[in-house]
Amino acid sequence: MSFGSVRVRFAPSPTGIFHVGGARSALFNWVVARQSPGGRFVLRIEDTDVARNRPEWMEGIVRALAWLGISQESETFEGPYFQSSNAQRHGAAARQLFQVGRAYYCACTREEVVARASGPHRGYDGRCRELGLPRGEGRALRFRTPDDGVTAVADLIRGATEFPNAAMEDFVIARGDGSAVFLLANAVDDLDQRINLVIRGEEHLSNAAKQQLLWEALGATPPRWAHVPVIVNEKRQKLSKRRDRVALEDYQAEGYLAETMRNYLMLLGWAPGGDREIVPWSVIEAEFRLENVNSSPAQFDVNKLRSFNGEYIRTLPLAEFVERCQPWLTPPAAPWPAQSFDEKAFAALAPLAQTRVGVLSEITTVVDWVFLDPPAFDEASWSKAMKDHATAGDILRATIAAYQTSPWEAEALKTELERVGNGLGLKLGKAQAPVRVAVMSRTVGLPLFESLTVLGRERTLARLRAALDRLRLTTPGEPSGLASRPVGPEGP
RNA sequence: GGCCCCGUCGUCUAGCGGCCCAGGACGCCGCCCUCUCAAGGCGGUAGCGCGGGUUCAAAUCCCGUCGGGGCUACCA
Repeated sequence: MSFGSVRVRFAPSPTGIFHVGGARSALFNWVVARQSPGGRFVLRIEDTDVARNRPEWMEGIVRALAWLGISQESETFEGPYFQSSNAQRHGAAARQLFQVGRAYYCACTREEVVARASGPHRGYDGRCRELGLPRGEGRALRFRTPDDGVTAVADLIRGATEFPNAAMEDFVIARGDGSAVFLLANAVDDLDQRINLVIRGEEHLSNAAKQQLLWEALGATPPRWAHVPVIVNEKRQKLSKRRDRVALEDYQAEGYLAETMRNYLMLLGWAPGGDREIVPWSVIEAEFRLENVNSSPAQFDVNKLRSFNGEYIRTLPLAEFVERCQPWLTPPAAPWPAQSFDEKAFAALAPLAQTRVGVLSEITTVVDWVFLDPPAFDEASWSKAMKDHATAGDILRATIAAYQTSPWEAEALKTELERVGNGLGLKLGKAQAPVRVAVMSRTVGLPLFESLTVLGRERTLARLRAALDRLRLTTPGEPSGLASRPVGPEGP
């Protein structure tokens, strides 16, 4: 940075959710602030819209930032400030612009403006521009944009962009009640908070021209700008709260790691050198450059995010993996009662589970069979593994017999089942299926024999017997004769 | 409609005039490993929107075109 310490700001409006696009902007701002000696990341809550203003929403913003590693405890962090508390300054700026003739009062109603705005040119037509109207009830204050010339916005990411002043309508800077609108309030706050670099979404690019005019009219030197390309969905539209999954909180709740999120988000529009993607935050802080940020929109790809997350999960030391899984191991996230959770059993299973979850929330279905008695019933798995009733029954019967006396150790259990399979002319891959489903309820899951050692002999045998019973009940023509009544998921 | 931005594999990107008949990653496909599924290993698939220039040489520069997106509120 060529002059002094950089002061950037993150200025979200509280909406109840923390948008991933906002998260990326915050991260970009944060990195840039961290890179500058004495740099500051200013958090300003834009709470002037009374309709969207709830204390808990503001807390949500701070919490989400902290989760991403943007902590209030850091000396780089400044704030939060509240736009609403700076209302007097906004009003003063508006009056100043009026007094120096850069703004005028407009008596047109919104309906009138819209009615006249048809045709080749939209926006306000400037009707009240030369009327010299005094301040009055319900009169909006409009900024008098220059009639000619261009306003050049020097953007760190996309270079200079020139906006013809003639194409800029006289925009409203204060409402009929005297309160400032976003364009003015935002600029005044930035000016007051000595922001010298504005990093925000590309959707604000055209606002930058207007705000730059405002800064100049206020006698100040505009900040430098960096408009980050928008994040789009699979249809290449800007990610929206309404139609897309944008809440950072949702990703967090599903078990995406904060490390994953911030790494992935930084990669949307930027890449560290050397064909690297998954890199420690320290590398990002060292190498990130706004100048290298792509200027084209980036699509948010959950597939890739998930892949990254799996990689981050696998990198976790085992103890930390166990620790991080905790939120999903008790109700309400877990389908089993709190008291049936067994810490030791989970610890034994964790190393096997670690390579098998893409998001932490998946841990529940990976281990639920240990904590649920009887285990969940999965219709698709059952019909697939038990399709050949006779063979499945033979396998189960023989396995029960073998496991009653077999040493309860993975290798031995495997050898026994192999023997059972051999007796029936089946490879282990086939022979294990009915046993797996009987005990772990699904055709896919953790390695079977290690799992059995955790479950224990008695519970394993009980489940094998239960499966055998169910098999009889569902087999047409079997002596039990109950075949006409299918056994539902909650079966015996 | 006006103003503005953008355009390399399906996706995220590397590339900033010769190192590129374009590299990495996700996805997808195949093989290996294997008690299922993962993980891991190996291999493959696929791209410079189009048309003109400039240049000895263009994915890289210029123009046009087409396509996508953003803004165009007394919301922020």
